[in-house]
Order: sequence, then C-alpha cells, then structure tokens
Amino acid sequence: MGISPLPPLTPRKSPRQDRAVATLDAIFEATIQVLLSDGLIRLTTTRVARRAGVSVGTLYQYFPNKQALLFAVMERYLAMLSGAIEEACAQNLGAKVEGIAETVVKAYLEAKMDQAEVSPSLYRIALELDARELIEAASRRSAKAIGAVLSTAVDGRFANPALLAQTLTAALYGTLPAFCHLVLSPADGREAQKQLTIMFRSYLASHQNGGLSADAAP
Amino acid sequence: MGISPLPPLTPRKSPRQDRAVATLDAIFEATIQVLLSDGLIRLTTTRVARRAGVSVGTLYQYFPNKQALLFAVMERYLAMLSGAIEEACAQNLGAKVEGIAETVVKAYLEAKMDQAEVSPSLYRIALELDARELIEAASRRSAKAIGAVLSTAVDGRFANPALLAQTLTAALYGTLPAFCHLVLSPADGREAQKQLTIMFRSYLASHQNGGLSADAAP
DNA sequence: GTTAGATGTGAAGGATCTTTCAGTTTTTGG
DNA sequence: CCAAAAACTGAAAGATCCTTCACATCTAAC
Repeated sequence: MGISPLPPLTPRKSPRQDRAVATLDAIFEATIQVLLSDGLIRLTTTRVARRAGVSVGTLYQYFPNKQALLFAVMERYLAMLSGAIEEACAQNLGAKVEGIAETVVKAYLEAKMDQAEVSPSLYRIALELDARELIEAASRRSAKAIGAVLSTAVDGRFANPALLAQTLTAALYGTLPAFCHLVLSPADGREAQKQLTIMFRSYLASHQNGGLSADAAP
Repeated sequence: MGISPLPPLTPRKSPRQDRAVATLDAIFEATIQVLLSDGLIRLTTTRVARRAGVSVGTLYQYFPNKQALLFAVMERYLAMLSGAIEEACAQNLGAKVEGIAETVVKAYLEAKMDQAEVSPSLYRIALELDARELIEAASRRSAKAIGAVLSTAVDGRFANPALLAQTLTAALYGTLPAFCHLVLSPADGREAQKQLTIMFRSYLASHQNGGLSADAAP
C-alpha cells in the first residue's frame, strides 16, 4: 500500500434541469433514510438509489463514489446549520447585544431540532470519514457572520469582535457532537437554549465596552 | 423482509487453554487497531484476523459472525469500566461520603483515560449496533456497587441509597457518549474529574441525613 | 419537428467480504 | 509416548457490493 490515489470527493456534475435537482434531493433524502433504518455498514449505493426511486447509474452521475455521497450529505447538513446562523445574524444588524445572543442560539438550536432524528446518523458519518475540515469551514462561516453582527451592536463596542465570535462559535459547534448522539426532545431543546443563551449573554457582557483586554493574540 | 432470523450474538465457545486466551486477546486488540486505522466500513473479519496474527477460521471459532465480534469488543470495554468502579467501591466500604464521591469519579475517569484514543471507535460501534442494553447492564452493575458503598458510609445515613446511586451512575455514564468522541488530553481529564467530583459531593450532601425526601418513587 | 445535450436505466464486470470446512498442528491427561 | 481433545489453518464457495457503460428517454432551443 504505497501512496493511495486519493479518490475525488467533489460532485461529478451539477444539475441543470429541474428534474435533476429533484433527483439530487431524493438521493440526499434517501441516504438519510437508509442510514436511519439500515445503519452505516449496510448503507449501499444500490440501496440508496432504490429508496430514492432512481437507478444506481443516476447516483453515479452526480457522485464519483460512495464516500463522495456521504461527504456531500454531511456538507449539506452543515450548510443548513451555518446558513441558519448567517440569516439570523443578517436580520439583527444594529440590534442590542442581549437580543443578538438570544437570536443566534435560537437559530442554531431550531435548525438542529428540525433535524433531531437524523443528527445521530450524520454524526456517524462525521466519525467515519474525517469531516474535521468540513466542520471547521462551517464554523468559520458562522464566526464571520457573528463577528459582523457584534461589531454593529447598538450598545457596547467590542475590542475584538472577531475573537469573541470565534469563541462563541466554538461553544456552539462544540456542543454539536456532544449532543447530537441523542434525539433531543422539545423540552430538552428549550432547556439547552435557555442555558446557552445565559452563557452567551454573560460572556459578552464581561467583554462589553472593554471590560477585559481581549486583544492578546499569540 | 419478514421476520429476520436474528443471528446469534453470543460467543461460540470459550478458551480452555492459555494460548486460546492469548488468541482471543489478540483478536480483541486487533479489532480496535483496525477500527482505528481503517474505520468501521473497512473493518473486515479477514483484516482483523491478519492483524491479530491468526487465520480467519480461528476468529470464527470464537464468534459466530462479525456483529458478534463487535458486540464482544463493546462488552469487554464496558466490563472494564464498570469493573473499575466496582473495585473502587469495594475498597471504600465504610469510608466518608466525600472520599467515596472522589474515588468513584477518579476510578471512572482513569479507566476512561486509559482507553482515550480507542473510545471514539467504540462509540462508533455503539452507534452502529444497538448497544443500549449493553450500556444499561453495565450501568446497573455500577449502580449496585455505588449503592452498596453509600449504605456503609460512616457519616450520614441515606434514605434511599439505591436511588442516589442510580442517579450518580446515570450522570457518569451519561457523560460517556458525550465526551468519548474526542480524545481527552490529560489536562481535560483533570478538569473533568474536578467538576464531576464537585457535582457529586454537593448532590450527596443535599441528601445527607435526610436533607430532602428521596423516597418518592412512581 | 428536429436535434443536441441533459438525464436516467440497469445488467454485468470485477473486487471484496463473510463464512465454512476438511485437514493440520498443538496441548492435555494418562 | 500415545490417543483424544483443543486449537489453528487457509483455500474456496457463496453473497454483496461498487462502479461502469452502452443504450433509452426526456428537455430545450431552434
């Protein structure tokens, strides 16, 4: 086993017509379903295709191999998460710090609760293929958005909003692997939201108006 | 797909000679190694056997199928965990409550840190095959041991030591899936130990000498 | 209506895997 | 030292699975 050829992981082609978009959606949905009902070991390209109501050939038209499919599913999930955060941030430009903290946490957890029952399966993928870069990329996007809202907050100027945003994002995404193994009940979700909001608010308050030097960078 | 035949998951036979014990150990170790280097999808009975320095046939002498092997690996890991707790409890009969709390947490986390780098892989197995019953059995064993020490504590009588033990065990094993996806550094381990010890001590203190009614059972 | 490009099909090749079994080697007990 | 039991071997059958490819079908634009 010398230098492995490193099979491509990027999609093979993008859909141009509407029905192709529908096909792709069906494939993604089917992948989740198979993962849920059959497990990762028994997840088969043929099985996924059949569940999606397509033929295997169609699947391979969009993904060069099975791993690329799993990667794409993971990517799509993370994009949904960071997308929700970005949208929430965009709608809170110029708001107050308290409101920002609450909105960000709420956006994240609501997006997560929507996918509550599939998240354990996605976590399984993340463990299997090494998805660190994917997760980091998503969290970088979120941090950028959060940094942007923070610097527009009407109350309080932050010495280093980017650093704060990075910390908050880490806390947010850090709880992801910790919790996504279990299916959160609505009650659990509410409680988690409450606790995280409090944490974020106090963290931000301690840095408000230069409360502490936050510029020390190695 | 009607009623599936439900393949057996129990070991095929037990080792009688020393070398057979060594073989089994090698197989277990090899399973972990393959899981670590190749992932769950590429974990193959042949691969495991080769890494263990045995032939496939030997592997199938002890396990009726691949799933039984994975189950056994999981079982062995959990037995180690609950075994560590049981031993710690046995050596603290008649001790003080503070000491008991500290010892139990320490025993659990030390056992876990020993296996730090394999724990993510084991978690992958736990997700794949449904290991809930296994985990519950292990935590029941631990709860029994903890309940026993608590009822012998020199200071303080507990109204319902079994209930307290059950709660503590849940907290302990509950953090297992939450944390075992990451490789704990020694520093993280120390910090976790500190926090859990504090939590346990205060929980126990609040119930000491009938501080609260703890007998409400549904 | 025609045609080029986009999309979809599914049988089949080739690779890999699980599991078995007939036979060999090692250990134990006498 | 010998026979019976235990342990081990590894080739190979049978089952899956990944992936491709030659071909059919559909869509859009002229």
